[in-house]
Amino acid sequence: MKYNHGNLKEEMISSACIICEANGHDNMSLRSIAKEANVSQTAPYRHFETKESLLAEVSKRGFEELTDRMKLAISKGNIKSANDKFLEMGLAYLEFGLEKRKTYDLMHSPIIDKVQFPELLNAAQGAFDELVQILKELYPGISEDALGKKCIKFWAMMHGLVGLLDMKIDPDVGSNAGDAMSIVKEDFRSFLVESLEF
Amino acid sequence: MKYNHGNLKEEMISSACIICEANGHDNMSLRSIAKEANVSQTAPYRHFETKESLLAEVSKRGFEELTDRMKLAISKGNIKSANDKFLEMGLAYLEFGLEKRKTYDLMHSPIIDKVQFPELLNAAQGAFDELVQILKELYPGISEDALGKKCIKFWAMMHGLVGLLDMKIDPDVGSNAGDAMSIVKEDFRSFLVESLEF
DNA sequence: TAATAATGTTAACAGCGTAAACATAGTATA
DNA sequence: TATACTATGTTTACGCTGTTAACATTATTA
Repeated sequence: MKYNHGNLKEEMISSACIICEANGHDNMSLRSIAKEANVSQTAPYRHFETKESLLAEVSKRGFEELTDRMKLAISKGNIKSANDKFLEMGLAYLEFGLEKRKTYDLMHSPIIDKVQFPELLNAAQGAFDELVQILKELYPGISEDALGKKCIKFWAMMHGLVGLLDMKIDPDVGSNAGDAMSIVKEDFRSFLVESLEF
Repeated sequence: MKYNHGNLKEEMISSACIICEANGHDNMSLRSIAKEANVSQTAPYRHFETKESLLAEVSKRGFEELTDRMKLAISKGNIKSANDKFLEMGLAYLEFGLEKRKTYDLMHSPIIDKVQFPELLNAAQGAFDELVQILKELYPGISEDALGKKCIKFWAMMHGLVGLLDMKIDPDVGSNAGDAMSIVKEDFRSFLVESLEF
């Protein structure tokens, strides 16, 4: 067995991404990841100052994937109108949040102070910028104040939806209450269209 | 020093509430709270099966306070119209989320499985029910499906806003970008009114 | 080739959640 | 009132955690 792993940093990060999504970031230990990489339990400290900085890398990759997904969603050949792009982007965001739920949680967890990790901050900003661009297309000539508000509104709605959609609280709105959550899930597009008129 | 504390359960919970809001739920240890209560580190286990069940109590009190605040907000003497109630409730929700940010985080943290704590689930449902009631007033005669959607929409917006408002990502929407976040903060009421037309 | 930097190991520390065995106090029953 | 039982506390111990310090090896550079 060779003394130098050779690719430990990358292997730590990619393992962490997998374990984080599988077990959640608070059921993930540096030691176990190091063990899995056939390396001593303190070796990671040559590449990461703290556990938090490894988690920051995982979070960063999450934002990068989110950005990629949104970019991909609006670059499909059959998507033309700004309105369609907007819908596809919203759908991509929601799908990412639901498919990679535990990673999504990490990305929004207060245990990582984004200000301390400029690259992470940058990646998060990158995702937001995609949203800004699409809303600019959707509302050409809109004032910057109004645009900013629309961005916040849309992002808040998406972020809130991800949070709500796997909650255990039913919107029990009456005796014949339907499951409004599943309605949203099943026809997100129409929901989002309505949201534009909310 | 007497052998029996006499009020340990309550003291554990109220201490936990304070420490959780001060340090965040992941910088809170059972042992330290027990020590502070002048009790051995395993004494809490006579009252809580696990640390998670103590956190569930903290979370539950959070939802109770949120519900109380929303109820209070709409029962002010000068509030009359359903629309005003709606605005006041939204504001109350937002204020709670921002003032008790770390508790709010716990309340929405995946580390507590609400299904395992029926009373917590109930408290969370109680907060949601307040929202349902006010939207019923606001949209009399609305279908249940539509009401459910509106509930989700509004709640998602509120939840998303709390999440975004203390993020470090600027909605940098142009060269003369203003801070859209602070705009929302400063005039939440008008923002919410606009949201109804989003 | 020699010095230095990068990357690994081993040993150790304090803190954590939690379980088991035991001790004491308060309450209900005979 | 004496006795059993239950509730609530303590002590001790286990294995896990993040992290530091001191040391070892390999790679790079002067």
